[in-house]
Amino acid sequence: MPEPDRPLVLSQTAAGLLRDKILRGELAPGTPLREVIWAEALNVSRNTLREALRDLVAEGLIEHRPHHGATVRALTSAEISEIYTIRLTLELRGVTCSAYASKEAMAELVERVEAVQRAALARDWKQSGTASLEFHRQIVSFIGSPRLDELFASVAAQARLAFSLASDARRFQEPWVARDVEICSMLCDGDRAGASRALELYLQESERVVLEAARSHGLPRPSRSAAPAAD
Amino acid sequence: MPEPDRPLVLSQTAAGLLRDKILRGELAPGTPLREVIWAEALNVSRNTLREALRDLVAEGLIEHRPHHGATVRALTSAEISEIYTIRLTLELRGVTCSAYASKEAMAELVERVEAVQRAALARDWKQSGTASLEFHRQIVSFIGSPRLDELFASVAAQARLAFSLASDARRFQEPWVARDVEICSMLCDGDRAGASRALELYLQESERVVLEAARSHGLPRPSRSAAPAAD
DNA sequence: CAGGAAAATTTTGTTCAACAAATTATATCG
DNA sequence: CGATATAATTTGTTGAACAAAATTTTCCTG
Repeated sequence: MPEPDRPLVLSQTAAGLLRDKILRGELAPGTPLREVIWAEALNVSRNTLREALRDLVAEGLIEHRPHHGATVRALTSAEISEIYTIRLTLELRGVTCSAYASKEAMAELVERVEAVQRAALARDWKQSGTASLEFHRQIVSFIGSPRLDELFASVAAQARLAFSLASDARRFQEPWVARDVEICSMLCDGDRAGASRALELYLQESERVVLEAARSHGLPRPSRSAAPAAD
Repeated sequence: MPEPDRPLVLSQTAAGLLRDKILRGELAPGTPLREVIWAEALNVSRNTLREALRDLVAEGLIEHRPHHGATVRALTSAEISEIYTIRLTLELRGVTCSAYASKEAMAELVERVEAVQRAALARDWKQSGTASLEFHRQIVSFIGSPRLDELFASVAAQARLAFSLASDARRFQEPWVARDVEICSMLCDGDRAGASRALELYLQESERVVLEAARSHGLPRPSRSAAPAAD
């Protein structure tokens, strides 16, 4: 018997393709997404593409100004700061709620921090960054709210968007591994106050680094029409 | 000179009309929103209505299952509980951040709790409920994140949706007034630990009451086609 | 009469062509 | 050169159309 939830809808498929391209960094922030061009590129009608764009706007990956069209979202430094404000809110609460976390959930947490270590050992910094986000995601999941989980996922996606390419550099990822491990062990020991402090410092420094990278990389690249590469 | 941001877009106007009807309780949870019917009722094309529906889905006011269409969102008790989980997360963090709130922001807080008292004195329980939510909204705003403000607004809208009509009863609103006042004065005194405790109890009890109301009122009313009243 | 297959109907998903309105680019004139 | 009128793009919206999926009705059979 097939899964109960499978009715693929074209507009969501199209949204998925666009989402991938954006998160993969193929579409620089600020790039305009012209309706006719992308409808053609994704092989859907303009109406369907517009519905896909609306979904991506809701996810915060693209912006939309009436009569100006959609553009890949370019985060201002204020918005980058907000990302860390949100992360702090969610993760601190997650730490508090870890008091009532199940055995399995805590095991999963350890699992994920080990994945971070493995990736770091292999010098795979891209993977290390992804794994680290998964670790923090697990902390948030202790709250037990799917909607907050989703918010974290969205915020994490935008964070990646902020330093799209430059994030696979070693100095961008290496310093955090040990701190993830430390936070994890504190949580396992039930030292939630210590974990909270460590987490707050962690996020403060991370914000500083990302803001710096964003500033040097320059925020508003003009970026012209951006023809979608043929598949 | 007119405002710089005014380009009203029809799909958003339509979404606004629908949103009002839903929050006003004119459309019971579970009511299906048939595309042709409502396109006609709101005087827009079906395509435009679909874009409006997509916005309301993103806001969490309606659900949408592929090939089944949109329905006014009917919250399960699990989802109602989640609303309070989210409120707790946001409001507790707001209390913490109140340490760095500006003089004006604190004055605004007092302003709003006074509005709650005024409405209660006037026995306007509907207004009292609205004002109370505005008070708690102000607490969340101490965090300083527009996106979290928006999340709270969305969650509050859904909470209202949960006990649409029955909420203007006296016993539904009266007990909370004094507690809002207490929390406010604690915050003004800088007693954030006390405010946190009070807030947690407040939300726990509120959740209990709303869950009870939802259970008695019955969750999934069938509710047939629901012809939109002529304007 | 129950039960269920088959057909008819409804409703959603998607496309296409068209056009008005707003924006952006271009050319024209002082 | 700068302001302005004109043309070219691009978005917003519509209406009709049709395929696919879901719902309802019909009808047959045990």
